[in-house]
Amino acid sequence: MLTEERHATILNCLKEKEVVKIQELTEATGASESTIRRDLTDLEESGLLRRVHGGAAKVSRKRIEPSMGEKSNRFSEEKRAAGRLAASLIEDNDCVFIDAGTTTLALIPYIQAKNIVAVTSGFDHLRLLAEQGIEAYGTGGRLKQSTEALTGTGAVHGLQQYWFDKAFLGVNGIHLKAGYTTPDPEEAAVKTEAIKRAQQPFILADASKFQESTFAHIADLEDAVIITGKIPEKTRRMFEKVTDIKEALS
Amino acid sequence: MLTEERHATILNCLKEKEVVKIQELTEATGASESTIRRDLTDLEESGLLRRVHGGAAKVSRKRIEPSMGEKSNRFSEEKRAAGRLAASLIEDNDCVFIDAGTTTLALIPYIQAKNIVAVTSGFDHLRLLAEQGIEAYGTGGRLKQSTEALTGTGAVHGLQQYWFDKAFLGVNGIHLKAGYTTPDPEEAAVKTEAIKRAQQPFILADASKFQESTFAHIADLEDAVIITGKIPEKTRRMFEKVTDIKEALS
DNA sequence: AAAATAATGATTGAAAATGATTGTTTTTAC
DNA sequence: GTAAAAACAATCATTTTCAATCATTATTTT
Repeated sequence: MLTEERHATILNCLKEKEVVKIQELTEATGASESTIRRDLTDLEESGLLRRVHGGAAKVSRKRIEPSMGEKSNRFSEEKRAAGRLAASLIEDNDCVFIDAGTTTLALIPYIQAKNIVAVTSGFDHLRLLAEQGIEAYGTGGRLKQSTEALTGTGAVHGLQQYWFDKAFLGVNGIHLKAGYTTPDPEEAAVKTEAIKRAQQPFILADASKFQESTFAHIADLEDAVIITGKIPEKTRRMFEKVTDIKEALS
Repeated sequence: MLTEERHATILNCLKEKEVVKIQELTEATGASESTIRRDLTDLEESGLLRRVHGGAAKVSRKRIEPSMGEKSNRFSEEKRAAGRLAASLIEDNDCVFIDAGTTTLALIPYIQAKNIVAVTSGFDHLRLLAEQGIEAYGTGGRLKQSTEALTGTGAVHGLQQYWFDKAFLGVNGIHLKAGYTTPDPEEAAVKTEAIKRAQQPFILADASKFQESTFAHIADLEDAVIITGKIPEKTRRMFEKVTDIKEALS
């Protein structure tokens, strides 16, 4: 049985059931456990399902289609863990903002909450959210090609139509003195506005961002809660004096 | 067995199955593995199948291409001609609005003018414009999945930040009494706003749209100039009493 | 018929996919 | 809480598939 066939079989199993065990899949496909595990990893990275202990689960209410590239290894383990933790914070009926960037993109497949509304400045994010059957709004603004983000006054202006329960943002630097920073002032303006308009702002970042400082200031450390993969004990102690840290993989 | 015969055989195999292994094809055709591989490469380049490790798979019909391939058959000759004519109207330093929909998508590749700014409510349009190095802005608003358009008050609100030299819109109906119409009221609102904010609004439509009338009113006939492929002499005479018509392929 | 071109099949080392095994992590049972 | 069991990611050797090359065989063209 070909890889593509197995992938199709797996996704078919998930069309009917909410979750499926690995053993069921090895029987359905005749492949070994290792192979099925690899398949699940691939499919998860493509955003087509969600891995759970013991097997895999549906990712969306609506469409399960190969609409994104077959194999994008965009998400590191750390980003996935942080994304998962972040997604678990979204509750039914929430209105959330999701920033552009791969870090926040990783959280979208894990969203389980029902009946939520999402606003995003990310181009890919917008499509991915809509494909999951989530009511998705774009901010508007100029499409910055390098980052695939909608930025500028157009995006800020678009944001001002909304109010959020939660906002999930990526940043480039988290610094004790400089606070949250990013190299692009236009993007910084969008992020700042989003934090302003959210009751609970969250910053998603990996360990490498701590004690880094880039050009444009977004907000002060205490203005948001940090969600991260795993960070050194020392870093954690240093920063948690100033703001909350939610550490996945700890 | 002739090359053409093999190609037909291979495509036939794929009509019944989702994927087919190379070994199956060597048996079905009597050709060597090398030959089959070459066939698959050819057929993939023609867009008739997709190669996968171990064989070939059907092309999913609803696949969205990130950028338009060299020779995509998505656009009819008529749409292309209309798109070309529309694109030729865009001048250097113009600020233009480009509506969502395949008709307007067809004009983007033909844009030659330098230093222009484009605002669009189309999801694919936004990416395509940016890929062409055109400064591209999205309107914002809810992503309507079926049409891949940004709609609703968010989009209208976004539009109100801009003023256009020219606007290019697609419609579903062009009717002497009903004017320009479309089935979706939310999209109609966006189109109406765009026409309001453009010095020169253009409607792109093929012959089938004339004397059709759908639910939601966008604007009156005289509010815009019609760009179309080729339409019957009689239709042309009927409508040019009310508004200008630019006919490509005439 | 001779030469030029195209199609084919075999061979090769490289790349990808696979299944077994390892030790670790998570869950479950107590 | 701990211990056993199940599930896991990581690694390895093996197998399969692959693209590139070459020599051979058809098919044109001259």
